[in-house]
Amino acid sequence: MPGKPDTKIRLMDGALETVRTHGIAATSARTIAAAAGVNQALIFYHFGSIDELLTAAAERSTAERVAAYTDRLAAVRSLRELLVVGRELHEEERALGNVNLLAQMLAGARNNEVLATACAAALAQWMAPIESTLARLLQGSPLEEVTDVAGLARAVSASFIGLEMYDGVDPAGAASAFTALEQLGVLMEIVDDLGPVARRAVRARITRTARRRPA
Amino acid sequence: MPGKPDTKIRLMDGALETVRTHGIAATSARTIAAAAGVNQALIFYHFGSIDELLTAAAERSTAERVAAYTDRLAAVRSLRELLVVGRELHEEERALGNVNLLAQMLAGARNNEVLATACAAALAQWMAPIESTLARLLQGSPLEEVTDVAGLARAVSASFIGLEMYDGVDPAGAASAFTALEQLGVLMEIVDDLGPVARRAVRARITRTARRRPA
DNA sequence: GTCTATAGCTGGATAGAC
DNA sequence: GTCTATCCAGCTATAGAC
Repeated sequence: MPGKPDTKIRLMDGALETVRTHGIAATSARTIAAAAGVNQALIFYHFGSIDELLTAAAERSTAERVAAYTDRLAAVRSLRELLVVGRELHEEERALGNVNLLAQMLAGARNNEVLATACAAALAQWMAPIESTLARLLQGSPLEEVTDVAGLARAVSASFIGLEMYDGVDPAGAASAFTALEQLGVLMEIVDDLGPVARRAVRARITRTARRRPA
Repeated sequence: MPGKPDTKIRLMDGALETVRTHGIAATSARTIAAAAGVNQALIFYHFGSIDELLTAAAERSTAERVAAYTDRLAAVRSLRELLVVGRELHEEERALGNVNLLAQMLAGARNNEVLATACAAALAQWMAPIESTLARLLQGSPLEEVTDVAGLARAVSASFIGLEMYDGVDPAGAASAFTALEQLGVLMEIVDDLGPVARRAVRARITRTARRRPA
């Protein structure tokens, strides 16, 4: 019977939709219930609190979205391909409103322990496949010298989140920023392709940097 | 008489302090008035609404902070120096809570036209001196080929904002992400130093990229 | 499981005394 | 300019009928 989906699922979908369209500050039991088309009291009956509803919804939605990319990431064979898949991933999630959703959740998480735990779990789910893909591709590249894969995966994700917030107040500026980030990706490709020349330059620079700022 | 500062100023300071420590979702006339140590009704007497108070406070605070860096940026003579000053700028503003403040304001701005305008103005104030510094330093570098200075300045700012949000739920992950971003800065230095070799590689890559994705 | 009704608070904003 | 008092909307959460 697909005509009347499970109330818990309607509430989880409604909760995420509310955060997406109204923002975390305007997300309340009443606005969620309206979006879900159910009675407000059912939130507390099924989930105990709004934060626990958001936690369950984020966990469920993230698992689904991450699963949609795991195979695609596993099939990637070069840094160039990864940049393409990464661009697609970003564009699809952005279009679905999921980047804004995460940004709003993170903003709320700053003063809410429950939301903070939920966000940390969601981000960890995203990081695992991205990180292992990056690690696989960078083996043997001169970039290995300057790249911590865990850090790079998180830096790219954080940048996308920041760009999304920038986009909310200055779409043109955000577009130019996105282009600039893509150019940094091209820069990585170039150094990757340069091979031994770049490897030597990188190594020399690291030594110099280490001397200037020990530890 | 420094013992009793102007009420409008107390309100502006209190408003920003409230957003910093309680988040945009918990920023209300009552919480702001408590932080400022003044009567709640005075917010509406002096500013008309909370959004207008936040707008005035952001404009005032941003002007002050940007002015503190304009001279330092003007004195920068190399990309390496810029990275150092950029690191200092980021660290100081982060320590003051201003990066989180901006992130919270941006989160609220998504569903609030007045806040969106205030944030756009604040970001524009920051971009002007950073952009002109970057433009000055990149003249003659091979990076000129892949770099739009306006976009790069916005990309770095957006990344810092995203990192701040990431930091709220996973400080260790955010630290590694920050290191990765710094390594991208080192990568830029390296290409900058490589000179003609890199310039040729960059140009070749741009031609190839343009062929694959025209326009 | 789902509903109505409501208790008890906090929110923005204003009126009017001083 | 600053205060108290207040209106009313919206909030979380629960009690209790169905």
